Parts: sequence; structure tokens; C-alpha cells
Amino acid sequence: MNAPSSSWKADVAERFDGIFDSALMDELLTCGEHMVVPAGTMLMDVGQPMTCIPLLLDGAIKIMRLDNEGEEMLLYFLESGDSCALSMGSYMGSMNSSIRAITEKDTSLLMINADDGVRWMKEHESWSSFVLRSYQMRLEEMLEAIDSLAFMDLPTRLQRYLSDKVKVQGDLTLHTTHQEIANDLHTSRVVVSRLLKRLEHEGLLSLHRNAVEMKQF
Amino acid sequence: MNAPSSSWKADVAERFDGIFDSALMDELLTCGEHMVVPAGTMLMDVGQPMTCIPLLLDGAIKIMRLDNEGEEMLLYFLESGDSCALSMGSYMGSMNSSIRAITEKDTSLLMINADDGVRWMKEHESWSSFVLRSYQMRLEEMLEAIDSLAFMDLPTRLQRYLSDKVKVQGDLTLHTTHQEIANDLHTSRVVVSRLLKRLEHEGLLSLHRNAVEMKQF
DNA sequence: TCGTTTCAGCAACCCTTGTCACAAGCGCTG
DNA sequence: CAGCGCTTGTGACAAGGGTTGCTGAAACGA
Repeated sequence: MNAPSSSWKADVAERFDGIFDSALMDELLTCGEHMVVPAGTMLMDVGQPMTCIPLLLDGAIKIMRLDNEGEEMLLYFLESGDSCALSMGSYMGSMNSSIRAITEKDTSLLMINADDGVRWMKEHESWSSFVLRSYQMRLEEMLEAIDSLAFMDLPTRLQRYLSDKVKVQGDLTLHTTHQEIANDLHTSRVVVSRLLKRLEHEGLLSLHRNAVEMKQF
Repeated sequence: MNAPSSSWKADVAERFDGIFDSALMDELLTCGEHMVVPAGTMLMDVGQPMTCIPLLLDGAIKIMRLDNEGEEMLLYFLESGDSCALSMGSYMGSMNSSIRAITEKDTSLLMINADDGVRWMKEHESWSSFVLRSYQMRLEEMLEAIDSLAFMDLPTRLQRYLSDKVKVQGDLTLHTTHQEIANDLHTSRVVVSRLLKRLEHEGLLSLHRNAVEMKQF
């Protein structure tokens, strides 16, 4: 991320080495548009047309579902090397996003034009194979989201959330507020404060203003 | 379903007309194995290897997720023309099913060997396109499942469930027990009885032994 | 026909989670 | 420094749902 901006091509080559064949790699480098976006940027929102397919080079993206009233709910995180399968929807009938995507960290992306993505499906087997694997991974992450909603109680979900977030952030100290956590878990701030306090008493973490410092996970 | 057993080929032709090109259609008819299974048959279970891809000609299949203790939870129904995207997993690394599939009605299926399915991905664009569209539809059904868990209360979920079931069954009278409904919604029998009673008082349905008769939906 | 099993109704109780109200502390800005 | 907004802590309470135990009725099988 700190290297000169021209180095993203090396990054792509390294990240997708062994996944994309070399012809496709060339196309990626010429057709793809590289961008670096700061944490907290909304990359995509519900109802927006999906004109491009993001490949994640570095950073992390939070994928959320919204209900009619605009209430959020975290689905999963995308990490380096992932792609947002839902944005493949453009290949299909549904042209509009049904989810919201927000960068969780400063993030380096390669944006692929949807038309190119569609064309490559026929031309490059390594691409279609990547897309399918990507769908499969998204499906499995959705299943995990369902598991946690259907089978786990809130304390457990909170711990899972904190662990996931530590892994994604790569930092034991999470710079976030109780309100934000509550939004992601679709519960209320008071409840989160209560549970966090309990975990602090159990010695699993310590609480600070705008920060949760995990001891273990 | 009542026609002579040789007529399934006509059924396939009709069902997938305009979706598969004629060359692929021929392959389907030669490679596919047709089977009719009675309602309540478990077609696939968690942990089983997925060696074939089912195409649904007629009937309906209930797709469920299980937790560690074997507790069930309904994800969605597959209906005529659908395919089980999760069974495409064989194309990817994950060879084992993470879901359970049970026929909801007497069901007519065309089973495709996974190897054939993989081969067709390269050879027939109408196949790869079908597979992708299928993934997309499954993803969207999963999103609905998540919506209902995250955003809806139990009375609402129950009504949705009953409506869905009426649509799938094609019959206003559902031949089921409160216990079964409770399993699908991952709650307890007593709670379902309570809520159904309330709906009966509201005149939305009437209750009988082993049956729920919907008035409207 | 009789005993057994399955299904549904009901009441009482409890736990988890959500809500409301309020207070206190931090940090920023005028 | 005074004032304000944002964040967190806390107690009391309400509601949704899950649990237990028991009952009677319907279906079923010998």
C-alpha cells in the first residue's frame, strides 16, 4: 500500500499468480482500473446498478444487508483475493445490488468492467473457474451468517464478531464504538455495552473510549 | 408425473426449452438419469459427497441447514426448473454438502453426473450461464432467509412460511404437524401452536389434526 | 375394542433481549 | 474556560419466546 502507485500491477500479478492464466493476467492489467479507497468508503449501495466487478488486492470490505427501514446487518467481510460475487449479478438478470459494501480498512482494488467480466467467462477458463469458486465461497459465508442468526445467542455472536474483526483488521485493538457494533449485529447499543462489560469482567478484553482491546480470541 | 415413464424426455425438453441449446439438450437426455422420488425422501445430507447435480423437473425440494446438535432450519424451497447450486460445489474444492435436501412433494428429477456438469461448463455456454444464474438465485434466496431471521419476528416468519408452503404445495390445506413447522422455523412446538391459535382467532386459517387450512395468504 | 402413541391445547414460569431514563466522562470548539 | 455532542455505564422494566408439565382427543395397531 505504501509502494509507488505504479506497483499495483506487481501486486495483481502476485495476488492472482496461479489463479489466472497469463493471457487473462495481461487483460486484467490493461482493462482493469486500479483504485485505492480510504476506510469507511461506501463502494456500493442497495439499488445501485452494478457496472463493475471489484477484485480485492489489499484491505477489507464489509458486506451488509439492509431491511426496509434502513436497518443494517453485517453479512461478512471480504478479504484480500476475494471478489464480490453479488456484483456478478450483472451477468444475470438482476442488475441492481441488494447489498451495501463499505471499506473496512484502506483498500486497494482492481475494478473490472462488467462487460469484460462477461466476455472473459467464455474466453478464459481460469476466469470462469474463479467466478464460480467465488460464488461458492460467498454462499458458504452466507450460510455462516445464517448459522449465527439461527443457532447462536447474542453473547456468542458478539464474540464471533470481535474475533472476525480482529482477524480482518490485523490488530487486537478495535477502534470502534459500541453503537457501531450494535449496528453490525442488528441489536441495540445498551445490549452491546452490557455484554462487553461482562466480557471485560471475565478478562477477555478491556474497554476504552472508542476502542475495544481484545486479550484473546 | 402420471404420464408413462418414457415421457420424461419430453418434460425435460419443455422445461428447459429456450434455456439450453439443442446440442446440450441431447447430452442431457443421454447422460442424465431420470428418477421419480416420493415426498419426504432425503436426497442429500450434510457431509455427503456431492457426485451429481439435480435438475428439478417437477415437484419441490426443501433445503435445510443443520447446526452441530442436528437442529434443523429451513433455508428455502427449490421448485420446478431450479437446480441446487450448492451441489455445484463439486466443481470447486469443497466436495461435501453443507446442507440437507428433502423432497417436499413427489418429485421428478434429472440427475447429472458432476463430471458431465464440469465438462459442459467449457463446452456449452447455455450451461455455464444456467449455472451462474442458478447461483445468483440461490444467493438471493439465502438473503431472504437472512432477512427473515434478522429483521422479522416469529409471527411474521410463521405467516411467510405458511404462504411459501401453500405456494409450493399448490394447496391451501397444509398436511403437516405443528412440530414440523417448529423444526423448519427452528423454534418449539408450543410456540408454533400458540401462534397458530392466534391466527385462527384472527380468521386467517383453521386448524385440524395434522392439517392447517389457510383462508388467505 | 382396548391400550398405546401422536398430536394439540393450555397455564405457569423463566431467560434473553430490547427499551427507557438518566448520569458521568471525554474531547472538541467557540 | 464554558458549552456541547458523543460515548459509555447502569438500573428498572417490558416483551418475546422458550420450557415444563399436564390434559384430552384423535389415530393406530394388535
